[in-house]
Amino acid sequence: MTLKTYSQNCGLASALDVVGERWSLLIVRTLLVGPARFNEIQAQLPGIGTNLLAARLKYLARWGLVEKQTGRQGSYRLTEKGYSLRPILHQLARWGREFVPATGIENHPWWSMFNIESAFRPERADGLDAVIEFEMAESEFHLVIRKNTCRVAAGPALSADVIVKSDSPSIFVGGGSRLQITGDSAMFDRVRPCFDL
Amino acid sequence: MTLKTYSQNCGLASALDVVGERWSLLIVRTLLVGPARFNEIQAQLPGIGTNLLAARLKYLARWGLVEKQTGRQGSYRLTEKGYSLRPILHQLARWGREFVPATGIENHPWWSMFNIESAFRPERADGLDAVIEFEMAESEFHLVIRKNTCRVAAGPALSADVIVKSDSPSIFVGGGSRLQITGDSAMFDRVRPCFDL
DNA sequence: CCGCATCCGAATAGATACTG
DNA sequence: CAGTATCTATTCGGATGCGG
Repeated sequence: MTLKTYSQNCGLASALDVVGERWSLLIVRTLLVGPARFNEIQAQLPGIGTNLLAARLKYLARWGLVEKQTGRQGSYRLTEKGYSLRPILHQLARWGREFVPATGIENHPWWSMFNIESAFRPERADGLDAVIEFEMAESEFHLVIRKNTCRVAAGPALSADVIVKSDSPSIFVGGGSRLQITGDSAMFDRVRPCFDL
Repeated sequence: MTLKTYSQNCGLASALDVVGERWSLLIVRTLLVGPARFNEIQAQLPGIGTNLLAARLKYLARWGLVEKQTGRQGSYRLTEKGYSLRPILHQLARWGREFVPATGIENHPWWSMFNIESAFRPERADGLDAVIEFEMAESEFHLVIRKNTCRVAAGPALSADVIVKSDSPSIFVGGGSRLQITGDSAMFDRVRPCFDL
């Protein structure tokens, strides 16, 4: 676990000592939507080994980014410090969008939701209040826009202004992902340009 | 390199495929102050092997973050895309500052300047115009604050409002780094709170 | 020297099998 | 289900060599 630290008197180097190793930031991304169990995290990270995931979680916990929920439902959740990476990961995600290859990659519903959240530009929201539900083949999320912030949550919304429905298990999968938009279409037209997509 | 890509349809994962490997972001940090030659970069990255540095530079060039200057003075410089990482690295540096260990780490002048630049909070500058010169034992930098932005440059300033002088080769070295402030002290008092330090 | 390619021991990652 | 143990493949770090 980074017994190889950079040992530089620099916030960036120390940040990388904590979250710079392979998988670490993707684990944080996975937990941004809420606590998850070991296997749920692993399912979001195709290719990670159980040993590495265990080591990373332990390491992130050691630095106070992640907490292990005790008792039944034993799961991992981000601490405040962990959640404070959210805006940074959003920026990185926007920065990296042009590098996403067009083919040969996997799609997961949560990834697309995270990228939608990343694409939100608060300066365009102008106080807008809206709830958008996303219904994909096997999962549901909803987006809450309020006070110039945008947050994704798992599951259906209590009451949605707009519903976006996709046949595929994820959004953004090329090809057959035709989207159906239902609900308040004026609201959709206001919400749409708040996202850099 | 990174033949092991995450292969996820996600901007964050792709960003990490490009700059997520060891040393990559520190190379970008090094070049933020301006073009540098191979050995100059290496000098800023204690512990990196020449082979790795060469490989990373080639990889970053392949993705269009770095350009190799041809001809005499052959050096490496960031492209626009490379420079666009600056605000992200600033955020990461501020995030990681609390993880910087108190002892057992190296100090380089440029690292401390980068961290000062990272600590600048534009919303507090309120249109302030100022130039601050930093004179350390073996190097000089200057900070230009204008239009609510802050930028570090190498070398002395043409005309500085404030001069910060340090006996040690770097600022922020614990212990013997006593700072001498000379120049417009009213200006210094206005500038100081613009930095989260 | 400077920029890099090569080689080698050590550390990390990936895959799979195994255990409470 | 939640990991640990083990083995193999890859990458890293450091030293060395070599052409410009």
